[in-house]
Amino acid sequence: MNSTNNTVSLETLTSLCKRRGFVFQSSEIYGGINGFWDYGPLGIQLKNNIRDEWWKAMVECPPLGPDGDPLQIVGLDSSIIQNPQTWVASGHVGGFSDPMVDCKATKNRYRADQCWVVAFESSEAGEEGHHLRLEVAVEADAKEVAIETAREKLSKKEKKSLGDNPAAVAYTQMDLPDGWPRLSPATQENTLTEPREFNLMFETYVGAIKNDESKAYLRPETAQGIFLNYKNVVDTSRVKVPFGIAQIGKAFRNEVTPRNFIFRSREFEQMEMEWFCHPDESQKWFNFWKEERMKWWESLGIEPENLRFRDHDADELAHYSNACVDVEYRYPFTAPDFGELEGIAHRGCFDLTQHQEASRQKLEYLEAETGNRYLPNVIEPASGLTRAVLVILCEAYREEWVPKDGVEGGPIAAEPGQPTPEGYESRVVMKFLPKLAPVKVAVFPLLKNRPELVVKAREIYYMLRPKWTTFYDQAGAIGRRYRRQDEVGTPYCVTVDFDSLQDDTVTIRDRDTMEQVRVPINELETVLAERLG
RNA sequence: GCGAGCGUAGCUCAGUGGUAGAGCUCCACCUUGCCAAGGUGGCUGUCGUGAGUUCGAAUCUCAUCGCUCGCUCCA
Repeated sequence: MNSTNNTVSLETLTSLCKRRGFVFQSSEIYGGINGFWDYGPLGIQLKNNIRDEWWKAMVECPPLGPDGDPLQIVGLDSSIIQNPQTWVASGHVGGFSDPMVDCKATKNRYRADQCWVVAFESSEAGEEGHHLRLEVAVEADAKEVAIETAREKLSKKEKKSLGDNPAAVAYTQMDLPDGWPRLSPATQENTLTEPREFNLMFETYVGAIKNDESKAYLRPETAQGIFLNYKNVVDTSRVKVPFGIAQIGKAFRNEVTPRNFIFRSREFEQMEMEWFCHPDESQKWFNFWKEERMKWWESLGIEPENLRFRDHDADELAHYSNACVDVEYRYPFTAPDFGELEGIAHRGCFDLTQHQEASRQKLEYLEAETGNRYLPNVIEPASGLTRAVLVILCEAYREEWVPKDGVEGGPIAAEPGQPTPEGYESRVVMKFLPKLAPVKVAVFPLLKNRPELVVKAREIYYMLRPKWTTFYDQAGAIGRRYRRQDEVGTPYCVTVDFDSLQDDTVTIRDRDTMEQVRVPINELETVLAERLG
């Protein structure tokens, strides 16, 4: 059963990726750098193939809408560094990042804006002076609760210093005096850290002068570049609501903890489409894109049972979002649970409203037929291209048992943890769909020490090369060459043998079944075209 | 950032104070009439990095960097 493949460990996968040139750790010769990855010769090929599939499905040949007409989606490539006001308007500067407070003793972590601080004076022996007591509460009346708790825990003298109307201030909003002990709610001791900003955005400076005026950010998402160009696109490309703008590009987040190979990295690539529609139709389009996106993932050959939707609860919605559903995949490191792959968000008119206000530019859409003006609502399917690469790698990886001479049948899925049975040997095969495979065809002479075979094989290689990514190999035994191609997921191998010299035929060997068919060389391109889709 | 574990060849790993190893991979030649691991030969390591202890450190100590897992966050 295909779906059992998710038992592949990330360790195994990482090692294969390095060995065969899919993914390397960035700056490896200098000891690496956490959260950054390089895509090797095969990795970039795979990534480009996924990228091209998305672009085709979104921009070049978008799906048919509910009325049967093709949707209107145009492409964009906006800059990575934008006017920094962009990120103030979008909410990324300011409220977006949550400062956190750690208790060094208990390892508890609190959101600083949920910590309420009560100041008091202490005159206990050995701890003369001012103290800050922190209470953690999330309810609406947290302030009052914090004050009450402080009253209960303090000594008489300390209570007195609180006064009749003590103030409780959120940890983030307070100008914290130096040297005042911060009492942890858990330990009653000075074990809390300062609130620490987990700023998601990378900062840089534009121009020669490095100061606050010149500070800019590497974009944490590609979406804002689309909103900034919304008016340009409407004015120049004759699109009418509903329509979409799609973009693929790098984004940067200074993640607290990059994890799980390329799953969460600090530099990654996004594929985002902003769908602009009338507010009254937004829910319909939200549902439409939800279904469409799932279909697209399945079209990449991902097992449906490894995919699922997960609706966001109201309390986990981002500040800009009215509704959000994730497409989730059963990653090896989450299995049997699932992890995020794509988010489809109903952003309402939040972004256009924000940018309209901040830029004082009119961003309303004028409906030609009715004369109505309105800010469109936005449905945003946003997925990670580099995360898609990981999913495709996980999904493609298989270990199989292959019958040796004299044993009937084809390859079968290996039982995890079991030794290879008598009469079989094991192989690793990457079962990419042909359209995603980094190399489509490999060409071999059966033997390399027969010049006639080599010459003919080279001819075939030259013939196929302009059409598909083709790999020529003559090193070692033929079986070894097949296995090498299995491990990088090449769907077909073409071999020139002694019959080829007589009748101008070659064999095509299928990666998945390992079966061979013999075809005339002059039909080779046609047959491969059929099989490669 | 905090806590725990780990870092030896391209990969997987052995080596607990005394001259750095194995298997696989890779390269060359031979062999090979279709599914890796037949023959011969060969390359690869400042044992993550730096400092310390020691006559002597892959091994002990400290620091640092990186990786993995948990807290946290997200495409």
